[in-house]
Amino acid sequence: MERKWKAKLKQIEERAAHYERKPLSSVYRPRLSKPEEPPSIWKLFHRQIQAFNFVKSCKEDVHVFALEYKVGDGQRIYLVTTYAQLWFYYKSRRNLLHCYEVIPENAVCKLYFDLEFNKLTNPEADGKKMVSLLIEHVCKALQDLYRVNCSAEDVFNLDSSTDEKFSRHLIFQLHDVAFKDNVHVGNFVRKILQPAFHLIASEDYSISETTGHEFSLFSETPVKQGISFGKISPDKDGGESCTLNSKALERPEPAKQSSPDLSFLVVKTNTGEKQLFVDLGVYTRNRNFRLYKSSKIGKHVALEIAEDNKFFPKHSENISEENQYFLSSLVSNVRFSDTLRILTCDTSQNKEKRIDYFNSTSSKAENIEGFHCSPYPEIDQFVLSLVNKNGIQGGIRRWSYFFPEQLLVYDICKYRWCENIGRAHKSNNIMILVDLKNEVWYQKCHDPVCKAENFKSDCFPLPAEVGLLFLLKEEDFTAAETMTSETKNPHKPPSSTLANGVVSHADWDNGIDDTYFLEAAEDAELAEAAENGLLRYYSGADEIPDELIMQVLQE
DNA sequence: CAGCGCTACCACACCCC
DNA sequence: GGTGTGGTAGCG
Repeated sequence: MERKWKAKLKQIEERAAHYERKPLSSVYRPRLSKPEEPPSIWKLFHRQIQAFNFVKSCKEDVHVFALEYKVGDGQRIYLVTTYAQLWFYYKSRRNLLHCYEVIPENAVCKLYFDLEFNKLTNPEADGKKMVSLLIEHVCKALQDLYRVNCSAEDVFNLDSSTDEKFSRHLIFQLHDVAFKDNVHVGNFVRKILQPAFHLIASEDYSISETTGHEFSLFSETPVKQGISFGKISPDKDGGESCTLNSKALERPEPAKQSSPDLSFLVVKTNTGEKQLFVDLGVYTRNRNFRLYKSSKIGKHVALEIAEDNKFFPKHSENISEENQYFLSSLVSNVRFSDTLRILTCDTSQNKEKRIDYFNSTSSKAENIEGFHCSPYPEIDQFVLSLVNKNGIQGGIRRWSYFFPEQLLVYDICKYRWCENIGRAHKSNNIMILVDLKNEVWYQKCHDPVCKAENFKSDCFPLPAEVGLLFLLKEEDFTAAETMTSETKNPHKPPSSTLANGVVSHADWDNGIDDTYFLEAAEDAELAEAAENGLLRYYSGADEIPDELIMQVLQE
Protein backbone atom coordinates (compact mmCIF):
# COMPACT_ATOMS: atom_id res chain seq x y z
CA MET A 1 0.00 0.00 0.00
CA GLU A 2 2.71 2.46 1.02
CA ARG A 3 4.61 1.21 -1.96
CA LYS A 4 1.85 2.05 -4.39
CA TRP A 5 1.39 5.39 -2.75
CA LYS A 6 5.05 6.23 -3.06
CA ALA A 7 5.12 5.26 -6.71
CA LYS A 8 2.05 7.31 -7.41
CA LEU A 9 3.39 10.35 -5.62
CA LYS A 10 6.61 10.16 -7.56
CA GLN A 11 4.70 9.80 -10.79
CA ILE A 12 2.52 12.79 -10.11
CA GLU A 13 5.47 14.97 -9.22
CA GLU A 14 7.16 14.01 -12.44
CA ARG A 15 4.02 14.63 -14.41
CA ALA A 16 3.70 18.11 -12.94
CA ALA A 17 7.27 18.92 -13.86
CA HIS A 18 6.75 17.53 -17.34
CA TYR A 19 3.71 19.65 -18.13
CA GLU A 20 5.30 22.76 -16.76
CA ARG A 21 8.01 22.36 -19.30
CA LYS A 22 5.89 21.02 -22.13
CA PRO A 23 2.28 22.24 -22.01
CA LEU A 24 -0.25 20.10 -23.84
CA SER A 25 -0.56 20.78 -27.52
CA SER A 26 -3.94 22.06 -28.59
CA VAL A 27 -3.48 20.74 -32.10
CA TYR A 28 -5.01 17.38 -32.82
CA ARG A 29 -2.90 15.35 -35.21
CA PRO A 30 -4.70 12.18 -36.20
CA ARG A 31 -2.68 9.35 -37.73
CA LEU A 32 -3.62 6.10 -39.34
CA SER A 33 -1.52 2.98 -39.34
CA LYS A 34 -1.51 0.69 -42.30
CA PRO A 35 -3.82 -2.21 -41.50
CA GLU A 36 -1.75 -4.75 -43.44
CA GLU A 37 1.22 -4.22 -41.20
CA PRO A 38 1.30 -6.28 -38.08
CA PRO A 39 2.07 -3.91 -35.26
CA SER A 40 5.68 -3.29 -34.49
CA ILE A 41 6.12 -2.54 -30.85
CA TRP A 42 9.34 -0.93 -29.82
CA LYS A 43 9.02 1.75 -27.22
CA LEU A 44 11.44 3.35 -24.83
CA PHE A 45 10.67 4.93 -21.48
CA HIS A 46 12.73 6.73 -18.89
CA ARG A 47 10.59 5.34 -16.14
CA GLN A 48 9.92 1.74 -15.37
CA ILE A 49 6.39 2.45 -14.21
CA GLN A 50 5.53 4.03 -17.54
CA ALA A 51 6.92 1.03 -19.37
CA PHE A 52 4.70 -1.28 -17.34
CA ASN A 53 1.70 0.95 -17.89
CA PHE A 54 2.31 0.73 -21.59
CA VAL A 55 2.48 -3.06 -21.38
CA LYS A 56 -0.88 -3.07 -19.62
CA SER A 57 -2.41 -1.03 -22.41
CA CYS A 58 -0.96 -3.34 -25.04
CA LYS A 59 -2.82 -6.27 -26.52
CA GLU A 60 0.37 -7.94 -27.72
CA ASP A 61 2.70 -10.20 -25.81
CA VAL A 62 5.22 -7.54 -24.84
CA HIS A 63 7.80 -7.36 -22.08
CA VAL A 64 9.88 -4.78 -20.28
CA PHE A 65 13.64 -4.77 -20.68
CA ALA A 66 16.16 -2.42 -19.10
CA LEU A 67 19.01 -0.99 -21.16
CA GLU A 68 22.13 0.49 -19.65
CA TYR A 69 23.12 3.54 -21.57
CA LYS A 70 25.59 5.58 -19.59
CA VAL A 71 28.90 4.29 -18.44
CA GLY A 72 29.54 4.74 -14.77
CA ASP A 73 26.37 5.28 -12.84
CA GLY A 74 24.40 2.44 -14.34
CA GLN A 75 21.63 4.63 -15.70
CA ARG A 76 18.92 2.69 -17.41
CA ILE A 77 16.04 3.20 -19.73
CA TYR A 78 13.20 0.80 -20.37
CA LEU A 79 12.28 -0.90 -23.59
CA VAL A 80 8.93 -2.53 -24.29
CA THR A 81 8.78 -5.03 -27.12
CA THR A 82 8.04 -8.68 -27.90
CA TYR A 83 10.56 -11.47 -27.38
CA ALA A 84 10.57 -12.10 -31.12
CA GLN A 85 11.25 -8.51 -32.07
CA LEU A 86 13.90 -8.09 -29.43
CA TRP A 87 15.66 -11.21 -30.59
CA PHE A 88 15.56 -10.00 -34.18
CA TYR A 89 17.59 -6.94 -33.28
CA TYR A 90 19.52 -8.51 -30.47
CA LYS A 91 20.89 -11.63 -32.09
CA SER A 92 23.57 -9.97 -34.19
CA ARG A 93 25.12 -8.61 -30.98
CA ARG A 94 26.05 -5.42 -32.76
CA ASN A 95 23.46 -3.43 -30.80
CA LEU A 96 21.69 -3.72 -27.49
CA LEU A 97 24.82 -4.94 -25.81
CA HIS A 98 23.78 -4.27 -22.21
CA CYS A 99 20.25 -5.57 -21.82
CA TYR A 100 18.42 -6.77 -18.75
CA GLU A 101 15.17 -8.63 -18.35
CA VAL A 102 12.89 -6.92 -15.84
CA ILE A 103 11.36 -9.76 -13.84
CA PRO A 104 7.94 -8.27 -13.15
CA GLU A 105 6.78 -8.29 -9.56
CA ASN A 106 3.85 -10.62 -8.94
CA ALA A 107 4.46 -12.54 -12.17
CA VAL A 108 5.00 -16.29 -12.32
CA CYS A 109 8.65 -17.05 -12.97
CA LYS A 110 11.39 -19.67 -13.05
CA LEU A 111 13.80 -20.62 -10.30
CA TYR A 112 17.08 -18.79 -10.85
CA PHE A 113 20.39 -18.15 -9.13
CA ASP A 114 23.14 -15.60 -9.35
CA LEU A 115 26.42 -17.12 -8.22
CA GLU A 116 29.74 -15.43 -7.70
CA PHE A 117 33.01 -15.33 -5.85
CA ASN A 118 36.28 -13.52 -6.07
CA LYS A 119 38.90 -15.85 -7.51
CA LEU A 120 41.81 -14.04 -5.90
CA THR A 121 40.52 -14.32 -2.35
CA ASN A 122 39.31 -17.88 -2.96
CA PRO A 123 42.23 -19.52 -4.77
CA GLU A 124 41.24 -23.00 -3.63
CA ALA A 125 37.57 -22.74 -4.72
CA ASP A 126 36.49 -25.02 -7.56
CA GLY A 127 33.62 -23.10 -9.18
CA LYS A 128 32.34 -25.91 -11.35
CA LYS A 129 32.28 -28.31 -8.46
CA MET A 130 30.44 -25.75 -6.34
CA VAL A 131 27.85 -25.23 -9.06
CA SER A 132 27.35 -28.94 -9.37
CA LEU A 133 26.98 -29.42 -5.61
CA LEU A 134 24.55 -26.52 -5.42
CA ILE A 135 22.40 -27.93 -8.21
CA GLU A 136 22.38 -31.26 -6.42
CA HIS A 137 21.27 -29.60 -3.20
CA VAL A 138 18.56 -27.55 -4.93
CA CYS A 139 17.19 -30.57 -6.77
CA LYS A 140 17.01 -32.51 -3.55
CA ALA A 141 15.22 -29.62 -1.86
CA LEU A 142 12.73 -29.35 -4.74
CA GLN A 143 12.07 -33.04 -4.34
CA ASP A 144 11.72 -32.86 -0.56
CA LEU A 145 9.63 -29.72 -0.43
CA TYR A 146 7.47 -29.97 -3.53
CA ARG A 147 8.00 -33.48 -4.97
CA VAL A 148 9.45 -31.88 -8.08
CA ASN A 149 11.87 -34.02 -10.05
CA CYS A 150 14.79 -32.36 -11.74
CA SER A 151 18.47 -32.73 -12.39
CA ALA A 152 21.45 -30.81 -13.76
CA GLU A 153 20.04 -31.40 -17.25
CA ASP A 154 17.23 -29.01 -16.42
CA VAL A 155 19.52 -26.19 -15.38
CA PHE A 156 20.58 -23.64 -17.97
CA ASN A 157 24.05 -22.70 -16.82
CA LEU A 158 25.40 -19.35 -18.02
CA ASP A 159 28.89 -18.11 -17.41
CA SER A 160 30.11 -14.55 -17.07
CA SER A 161 33.42 -15.14 -15.35
CA THR A 162 36.55 -13.05 -15.64
CA ASP A 163 40.09 -13.60 -14.43
CA GLU A 164 39.14 -12.00 -11.14
CA LYS A 165 35.63 -13.24 -10.65
CA PHE A 166 33.79 -16.52 -11.00
CA SER A 167 30.25 -15.60 -12.08
CA ARG A 168 27.32 -17.72 -13.14
CA HIS A 169 23.59 -17.52 -13.71
CA LEU A 170 21.52 -20.67 -13.32
CA ILE A 171 18.00 -20.74 -14.75
CA PHE A 172 16.02 -23.85 -13.89
CA GLN A 173 13.87 -25.23 -16.70
CA LEU A 174 11.44 -27.22 -14.60
CA HIS A 175 8.81 -29.28 -16.38
CA ASP A 176 5.34 -27.85 -15.80
CA VAL A 177 6.48 -26.16 -12.62
CA ALA A 178 7.15 -22.51 -11.80
CA PHE A 179 7.16 -20.19 -8.83
CA LYS A 180 4.44 -17.69 -8.04
CA ASP A 181 6.89 -14.82 -8.36
CA ASN A 182 10.53 -14.03 -7.74
CA VAL A 183 9.96 -13.03 -4.12
CA HIS A 184 8.72 -16.58 -3.52
CA VAL A 185 11.82 -17.84 -5.30
CA GLY A 186 13.91 -15.79 -2.88
CA ASN A 187 12.07 -17.24 0.10
CA PHE A 188 12.68 -20.72 -1.23
CA VAL A 189 16.36 -20.07 -1.82
CA ARG A 190 16.90 -18.59 1.63
CA LYS A 191 15.05 -21.50 3.11
CA ILE A 192 17.09 -24.20 1.47
CA LEU A 193 20.35 -22.39 2.16
CA GLN A 194 19.42 -21.94 5.77
CA PRO A 195 22.01 -24.41 7.06
CA ALA A 196 24.74 -22.34 5.40
CA PHE A 197 23.89 -19.20 7.34
CA HIS A 198 25.20 -20.85 10.47
CA LEU A 199 28.50 -21.34 8.76
CA ILE A 200 28.81 -17.66 8.06
CA ALA A 201 27.67 -16.56 11.48
CA SER A 202 30.05 -18.92 13.26
CA GLU A 203 33.75 -18.22 13.60
CA ASP A 204 34.80 -21.60 12.38
CA TYR A 205 32.73 -23.00 9.58
CA SER A 206 33.99 -26.53 9.94
CA ILE A 207 32.06 -26.76 13.19
CA SER A 208 29.00 -28.50 11.79
CA GLU A 209 31.13 -31.31 10.46
CA THR A 210 33.02 -31.89 13.65
CA THR A 211 30.29 -31.75 16.25
CA GLY A 212 28.16 -34.35 14.61
CA HIS A 213 25.17 -32.33 15.72
CA GLU A 214 22.14 -33.50 13.85
CA PHE A 215 19.17 -31.47 12.85
CA SER A 216 16.50 -31.54 10.23
CA LEU A 217 17.45 -30.65 6.68
CA PHE A 218 15.56 -27.41 6.94
CA SER A 219 15.94 -27.00 10.61
CA GLU A 220 14.52 -24.15 12.57
CA THR A 221 17.57 -23.13 14.45
CA PRO A 222 17.60 -19.36 14.63
CA VAL A 223 20.50 -17.54 13.11
CA LYS A 224 22.14 -14.20 13.63
CA GLN A 225 20.55 -12.54 10.63
CA GLY A 226 17.22 -12.98 12.26
CA ILE A 227 16.04 -15.13 9.42
CA SER A 228 15.12 -18.60 10.29
CA PHE A 229 12.93 -20.97 8.55
CA GLY A 230 10.29 -23.47 9.20
CA LYS A 231 9.38 -26.82 7.86
CA ILE A 232 7.11 -27.43 4.98
CA SER A 233 3.51 -27.01 5.89
CA PRO A 234 1.55 -28.44 3.01
CA ASP A 235 -1.50 -26.51 1.98
CA LYS A 236 -4.59 -28.19 3.23
CA ASP A 237 -5.61 -28.85 -0.34
CA GLY A 238 -2.49 -29.09 -2.35
CA GLY A 239 0.85 -29.29 -0.69
CA GLU A 240 2.37 -26.75 -3.04
CA SER A 241 3.57 -24.34 -0.47
CA CYS A 242 6.04 -24.04 2.31
CA THR A 243 6.49 -21.51 5.03
CA LEU A 244 9.51 -19.96 6.60
CA ASN A 245 8.86 -19.86 10.29
CA SER A 246 10.50 -17.31 12.50
CA LYS A 247 8.90 -18.67 15.62
CA ALA A 248 11.40 -21.43 15.54
CA LEU A 249 11.63 -22.13 19.20
CA GLU A 250 7.92 -22.53 19.63
CA ARG A 251 7.81 -25.41 17.24
CA PRO A 252 10.77 -27.66 17.71
CA GLU A 253 10.96 -30.30 15.03
CA PRO A 254 12.34 -33.73 15.67
CA ALA A 255 15.60 -34.38 13.87
CA LYS A 256 14.92 -36.26 10.68
CA GLN A 257 18.19 -36.29 8.86
CA SER A 258 21.57 -34.76 9.28
CA SER A 259 22.03 -31.26 7.99
CA PRO A 260 23.46 -31.22 4.49
CA ASP A 261 27.01 -30.04 4.32
CA LEU A 262 26.80 -26.64 2.68
CA SER A 263 30.28 -25.53 3.64
CA PHE A 264 31.16 -25.46 -0.07
CA LEU A 265 28.92 -22.39 -0.34
CA VAL A 266 31.07 -20.30 1.95
CA VAL A 267 33.48 -17.99 0.17
CA LYS A 268 35.51 -14.95 1.12
CA THR A 269 34.79 -11.40 0.01
CA ASN A 270 37.42 -8.98 -1.24
CA THR A 271 37.96 -7.96 2.35
CA GLY A 272 38.21 -11.53 3.59
CA GLU A 273 34.82 -11.76 5.26
CA LYS A 274 32.71 -14.85 4.91
CA GLN A 275 29.94 -14.73 2.36
CA LEU A 276 27.68 -17.10 0.45
CA PHE A 277 28.45 -18.20 -3.10
CA VAL A 278 24.77 -17.55 -3.82
CA ASP A 279 23.78 -13.90 -4.18
CA LEU A 280 20.58 -13.45 -2.21
CA GLY A 281 20.07 -9.90 -3.40
CA VAL A 282 18.51 -10.79 -6.73
CA TYR A 283 15.03 -11.70 -5.56
CA THR A 284 13.57 -8.23 -5.24
CA ARG A 285 10.61 -6.71 -7.06
CA ASN A 286 11.16 -5.85 -10.68
CA ARG A 287 14.70 -7.17 -10.49
CA ASN A 288 16.85 -6.49 -13.55
CA PHE A 289 18.54 -9.72 -14.63
CA ARG A 290 21.16 -9.52 -17.35
CA LEU A 291 20.20 -11.23 -20.62
CA TYR A 292 21.98 -14.11 -22.24
CA LYS A 293 24.79 -12.62 -24.38
CA SER A 294 24.65 -9.24 -22.67
CA SER A 295 27.49 -7.62 -20.75
CA LYS A 296 27.48 -4.96 -18.08
CA ILE A 297 28.18 -1.53 -19.49
CA GLY A 298 31.86 -0.75 -19.34
CA LYS A 299 32.70 -4.46 -19.21
CA HIS A 300 33.22 -6.80 -22.07
CA VAL A 301 32.19 -10.09 -20.56
CA ALA A 302 28.79 -11.35 -21.69
CA LEU A 303 26.75 -14.21 -20.29
CA GLU A 304 27.50 -17.23 -22.42
CA ILE A 305 26.64 -20.90 -22.16
CA ALA A 306 28.89 -22.41 -19.52
CA GLU A 307 31.34 -25.17 -20.41
CA ASP A 308 29.64 -27.44 -17.95
CA ASN A 309 26.09 -26.53 -18.97
CA LYS A 310 23.96 -29.65 -19.33
CA PHE A 311 20.71 -28.14 -20.51
CA PHE A 312 19.87 -28.47 -24.19
CA PRO A 313 16.57 -27.13 -25.50
CA LYS A 314 14.32 -29.33 -27.58
CA HIS A 315 15.02 -29.12 -31.26
CA SER A 316 12.52 -26.96 -33.10
CA GLU A 317 11.77 -26.56 -36.80
CA ASN A 318 10.81 -22.92 -36.51
CA ILE A 319 13.08 -21.46 -33.90
CA SER A 320 16.84 -21.41 -34.11
CA GLU A 321 18.81 -23.08 -31.38
CA GLU A 322 20.24 -19.76 -30.22
CA ASN A 323 16.76 -18.30 -30.01
CA GLN A 324 15.71 -21.34 -27.97
CA TYR A 325 18.55 -20.74 -25.56
CA PHE A 326 17.59 -17.10 -25.38
CA LEU A 327 13.97 -17.90 -24.59
CA SER A 328 15.05 -20.47 -22.01
CA SER A 329 17.23 -17.91 -20.29
CA LEU A 330 14.31 -15.55 -19.66
CA VAL A 331 13.24 -15.92 -16.05
CA SER A 332 9.72 -14.61 -16.52
CA ASN A 333 9.05 -16.50 -19.74
CA VAL A 334 6.60 -18.98 -18.25
CA ARG A 335 3.43 -19.61 -20.18
CA PHE A 336 0.21 -20.77 -18.65
CA SER A 337 -0.71 -24.37 -19.23
CA ASP A 338 -3.24 -26.76 -17.80
CA THR A 339 -0.56 -28.91 -16.26
CA LEU A 340 1.52 -26.13 -14.76
CA ARG A 341 2.06 -26.23 -11.01
CA ILE A 342 2.71 -23.00 -9.18
CA LEU A 343 5.02 -23.24 -6.19
CA THR A 344 4.87 -20.81 -3.33
CA CYS A 345 7.16 -20.19 -0.40
CA ASP A 346 5.95 -17.69 2.15
CA THR A 347 7.75 -16.01 4.96
CA SER A 348 6.15 -16.56 8.32
CA GLN A 349 5.42 -12.84 8.46
CA ASN A 350 3.22 -13.09 5.41
CA LYS A 351 1.60 -16.19 6.73
CA GLU A 352 0.78 -14.35 9.94
CA LYS A 353 -0.53 -11.42 7.97
CA ARG A 354 -2.76 -13.78 6.09
CA ILE A 355 -4.14 -15.25 9.24
CA ASP A 356 -4.69 -11.79 10.69
CA TYR A 357 -6.42 -10.78 7.54
CA PHE A 358 -8.58 -13.85 7.60
CA ASN A 359 -9.50 -13.42 11.21
CA SER A 360 -10.12 -9.73 11.04
CA THR A 361 -13.73 -8.62 10.93
CA SER A 362 -13.28 -5.75 8.52
CA SER A 363 -15.76 -5.81 5.68
CA LYS A 364 -13.08 -6.14 3.07
CA ALA A 365 -11.61 -9.26 4.55
CA GLU A 366 -14.88 -11.13 4.71
CA ASN A 367 -15.08 -11.67 1.01
CA ILE A 368 -11.62 -12.77 0.13
CA GLU A 369 -10.22 -15.82 1.74
CA GLY A 370 -7.02 -15.29 3.60
CA PHE A 371 -4.52 -12.94 2.12
CA HIS A 372 -5.20 -13.96 -1.41
CA CYS A 373 -6.21 -10.76 -3.10
CA SER A 374 -4.40 -9.98 -6.34
CA PRO A 375 -2.96 -6.62 -7.39
CA TYR A 376 -6.28 -6.04 -9.17
CA PRO A 377 -8.89 -5.58 -6.44
CA GLU A 378 -11.67 -4.70 -8.91
CA ILE A 379 -11.13 -7.97 -10.72
CA ASP A 380 -10.99 -9.86 -7.43
CA GLN A 381 -14.36 -8.40 -6.58
CA PHE A 382 -15.77 -9.38 -9.95
CA VAL A 383 -14.46 -12.93 -9.64
CA LEU A 384 -16.00 -13.15 -6.19
CA SER A 385 -19.30 -12.02 -7.63
CA LEU A 386 -19.07 -14.93 -10.08
CA VAL A 387 -18.57 -17.51 -7.35
CA ASN A 388 -21.19 -16.20 -4.95
CA LYS A 389 -24.31 -17.63 -6.50
CA ASN A 390 -27.24 -19.81 -5.49
CA GLY A 391 -26.49 -19.37 -1.85
CA ILE A 392 -22.94 -20.68 -2.17
CA GLN A 393 -20.24 -18.41 -0.89
CA GLY A 394 -17.17 -19.15 -2.92
CA GLY A 395 -13.79 -17.64 -2.28
CA ILE A 396 -10.45 -17.04 -3.90
CA ARG A 397 -8.01 -19.65 -2.67
CA ARG A 398 -5.12 -18.07 -4.52
CA TRP A 399 -4.19 -16.30 -7.69
CA SER A 400 -1.34 -16.37 -10.20
CA TYR A 401 -0.36 -13.88 -12.83
CA PHE A 402 1.19 -14.91 -16.15
CA PHE A 403 2.99 -12.01 -17.70
CA PRO A 404 3.28 -13.38 -21.25
CA GLU A 405 -0.49 -13.74 -21.62
CA GLN A 406 -1.53 -11.06 -19.14
CA LEU A 407 -3.59 -13.81 -17.62
CA LEU A 408 -4.88 -13.89 -14.05
CA VAL A 409 -5.69 -17.40 -12.84
CA TYR A 410 -7.89 -17.66 -9.77
CA ASP A 411 -8.11 -20.93 -7.87
CA ILE A 412 -11.58 -20.93 -6.39
CA CYS A 413 -12.63 -22.59 -3.16
CA LYS A 414 -16.03 -23.71 -1.91
CA TYR A 415 -17.76 -22.89 -5.20
CA ARG A 416 -17.41 -25.78 -7.67
CA TRP A 417 -19.93 -25.20 -10.42
CA CYS A 418 -18.49 -26.47 -13.69
CA GLU A 419 -19.90 -25.41 -17.05
CA ASN A 420 -18.65 -28.63 -18.60
CA ILE A 421 -20.80 -31.00 -16.58
CA GLY A 422 -23.53 -28.50 -15.80
CA ARG A 423 -23.30 -29.10 -12.06
CA ALA A 424 -20.85 -28.69 -9.24
CA HIS A 425 -17.91 -31.08 -8.93
CA LYS A 426 -17.97 -33.19 -5.80
CA SER A 427 -14.31 -33.04 -4.86
CA ASN A 428 -12.51 -30.96 -7.44
CA ASN A 429 -12.16 -27.23 -7.45
CA ILE A 430 -12.58 -24.89 -10.37
CA MET A 431 -10.57 -22.00 -11.73
CA ILE A 432 -11.64 -18.66 -13.10
CA LEU A 433 -9.27 -17.26 -15.68
CA VAL A 434 -9.27 -13.57 -16.48
CA ASP A 435 -7.63 -12.61 -19.75
CA LEU A 436 -6.68 -8.96 -19.31
CA LYS A 437 -5.45 -8.70 -22.87
CA ASN A 438 -8.76 -9.64 -24.44
CA GLU A 439 -10.87 -8.47 -21.52
CA VAL A 440 -12.68 -11.77 -21.16
CA TRP A 441 -13.03 -14.41 -18.51
CA TYR A 442 -13.67 -18.16 -18.66
CA GLN A 443 -13.75 -21.19 -16.43
CA LYS A 444 -11.58 -24.29 -16.26
CA CYS A 445 -11.24 -26.87 -13.56
CA HIS A 446 -8.99 -29.23 -11.66
CA ASP A 447 -11.18 -32.27 -12.28
CA PRO A 448 -9.06 -34.90 -14.08
CA VAL A 449 -11.84 -35.72 -16.56
CA CYS A 450 -12.39 -32.09 -17.51
CA LYS A 451 -8.66 -31.60 -17.69
CA ALA A 452 -8.20 -34.62 -19.92
CA GLU A 453 -10.60 -33.23 -22.48
CA ASN A 454 -8.96 -29.83 -22.11
CA PHE A 455 -12.21 -28.25 -21.13
CA LYS A 456 -12.48 -24.50 -21.25
CA SER A 457 -15.79 -22.71 -20.96
CA ASP A 458 -17.00 -20.07 -23.38
CA CYS A 459 -15.40 -16.68 -22.97
CA PHE A 460 -17.47 -13.93 -21.42
CA PRO A 461 -16.61 -10.28 -21.61
CA LEU A 462 -15.46 -8.62 -18.46
CA PRO A 463 -18.11 -6.18 -17.30
CA ALA A 464 -17.50 -2.72 -18.66
CA GLU A 465 -16.91 -1.25 -15.24
CA VAL A 466 -14.06 -3.65 -14.54
CA GLY A 467 -12.34 -2.97 -17.83
CA LEU A 468 -13.03 0.72 -17.62
CA LEU A 469 -11.92 1.03 -14.04
CA PHE A 470 -8.74 -0.71 -14.95
CA LEU A 471 -8.02 1.51 -17.90
CA LEU A 472 -8.99 4.76 -16.30
CA LYS A 473 -7.05 4.35 -13.14
CA GLU A 474 -4.84 7.38 -12.90
CA GLU A 475 -1.74 5.29 -12.74
CA ASP A 476 -2.35 4.41 -16.35
CA PHE A 477 -2.60 7.95 -17.59
CA THR A 478 0.73 7.71 -19.31
CA ALA A 479 -0.45 4.79 -21.38
CA ALA A 480 -2.77 6.80 -23.56
CA GLU A 481 -0.07 9.31 -24.20
CA THR A 482 2.55 6.80 -25.19
CA MET A 483 0.07 4.99 -27.39
CA THR A 484 -0.40 8.02 -29.55
CA SER A 485 3.29 8.62 -29.73
CA GLU A 486 3.68 5.16 -31.20
CA THR A 487 2.19 6.39 -34.44
CA LYS A 488 4.24 9.53 -34.35
CA ASN A 489 7.54 7.76 -34.67
CA PRO A 490 8.50 8.17 -38.32
CA HIS A 491 11.30 5.66 -37.99
CA LYS A 492 9.23 2.76 -36.84
CA PRO A 493 10.57 -0.30 -38.57
CA PRO A 494 7.99 -2.23 -40.56
CA SER A 495 7.50 -5.74 -39.41
CA SER A 496 5.76 -8.93 -40.27
CA THR A 497 5.25 -11.87 -38.03
CA LEU A 498 5.04 -15.35 -39.46
CA ALA A 499 2.50 -17.79 -38.17
CA ASN A 500 5.12 -19.57 -36.12
CA GLY A 501 5.87 -16.43 -34.24
CA VAL A 502 9.28 -15.79 -35.72
CA VAL A 503 9.69 -12.28 -36.95
CA SER A 504 11.16 -12.11 -40.37
CA HIS A 505 11.43 -9.06 -42.49
CA ALA A 506 14.21 -7.99 -44.77
CA ASP A 507 13.10 -4.37 -44.70
CA TRP A 508 14.25 -4.03 -41.15
CA ASP A 509 17.78 -3.83 -42.38
CA ASN A 510 16.91 -0.57 -44.05
CA GLY A 511 14.87 0.74 -41.21
CA ILE A 512 16.14 2.46 -38.17
CA ASP A 513 15.13 1.92 -34.63
CA ASP A 514 15.82 3.46 -31.30
CA THR A 515 18.39 0.82 -30.51
CA TYR A 516 20.96 2.27 -32.76
CA PHE A 517 20.79 5.64 -31.12
CA LEU A 518 21.37 4.09 -27.79
CA GLU A 519 24.26 1.99 -28.79
CA ALA A 520 25.68 4.76 -30.86
CA ALA A 521 26.15 6.61 -27.63
CA GLU A 522 29.23 4.57 -27.07
CA ASP A 523 32.09 5.87 -29.15
CA ALA A 524 33.54 2.51 -29.93
CA GLU A 525 30.28 1.36 -31.39
CA LEU A 526 29.57 4.60 -33.17
CA ALA A 527 32.06 3.87 -35.89
CA GLU A 528 30.72 0.40 -36.37
CA ALA A 529 27.15 1.63 -36.51
CA ALA A 530 28.07 4.23 -39.08
CA GLU A 531 29.86 1.58 -41.07
CA ASN A 532 26.75 -0.52 -41.07
CA GLY A 533 24.78 2.39 -42.41
CA LEU A 534 22.70 2.61 -39.33
CA LEU A 535 23.24 6.26 -38.75
CA ARG A 536 22.66 7.60 -42.20
CA TYR A 537 19.23 8.84 -41.30
CA TYR A 538 20.89 11.36 -39.10
CA SER A 539 23.72 12.43 -41.33
CA GLY A 540 25.02 15.74 -40.15
CA ALA A 541 24.11 15.13 -36.57
CA ASP A 542 27.29 15.61 -34.63
CA GLU A 543 25.94 14.87 -31.22
CA ILE A 544 24.46 11.44 -31.71
CA PRO A 545 24.19 10.41 -28.09
CA ASP A 546 22.04 12.53 -25.84
CA GLU A 547 20.22 14.50 -28.49
CA LEU A 548 18.84 11.52 -30.28
CA ILE A 549 18.14 9.51 -27.22
CA MET A 550 16.14 12.42 -25.89
CA GLN A 551 14.42 12.97 -29.19
CA VAL A 552 13.23 9.43 -29.18
CA LEU A 553 12.39 9.36 -25.54
CA GLN A 554 10.43 12.57 -25.51
CA GLU A 555 7.97 11.23 -28.06
C1' DC B 1 14.68 16.41 -16.59
C1' DA B 2 15.19 11.33 -16.29
C1' DG B 3 16.74 4.18 -12.95
C1' DC B 4 14.95 0.92 -9.16
C1' DG B 5 14.55 -1.61 -4.87
C1' DC B 6 16.39 -2.68 -1.36
C1' DT B 7 19.58 -3.11 3.20
C1' DA B 8 22.91 -1.70 6.36
C1' DC B 9 24.13 1.94 8.79
C1' DC B 10 23.89 6.14 11.25
C1' DA B 11 22.04 9.89 14.08
C1' DC B 12 18.76 11.02 17.07
C1' DA B 13 14.76 10.80 20.25
C1' DC B 14 12.64 8.66 23.75
C1' DC B 15 12.28 5.47 27.56
C1' DC B 16 13.47 2.83 31.49
C1' DC B 17 16.19 1.35 35.19
C1' DG C 1 22.10 1.24 27.57
C1' DG C 2 17.90 -0.44 25.02
C1' DT C 3 14.68 0.43 21.53
C1' DG C 4 12.29 2.68 17.85
C1' DT C 5 12.52 5.86 13.84
C1' DG C 6 13.78 8.36 9.95
C1' DG C 7 17.08 9.45 6.58
C1' DT C 8 20.51 7.90 3.28
C1' DA C 9 24.86 5.90 1.03
C1' DG C 10 25.74 2.39 -1.51
C1' DC C 11 25.08 -2.20 -3.38
C1' DG C 12 23.04 -5.61 -6.80
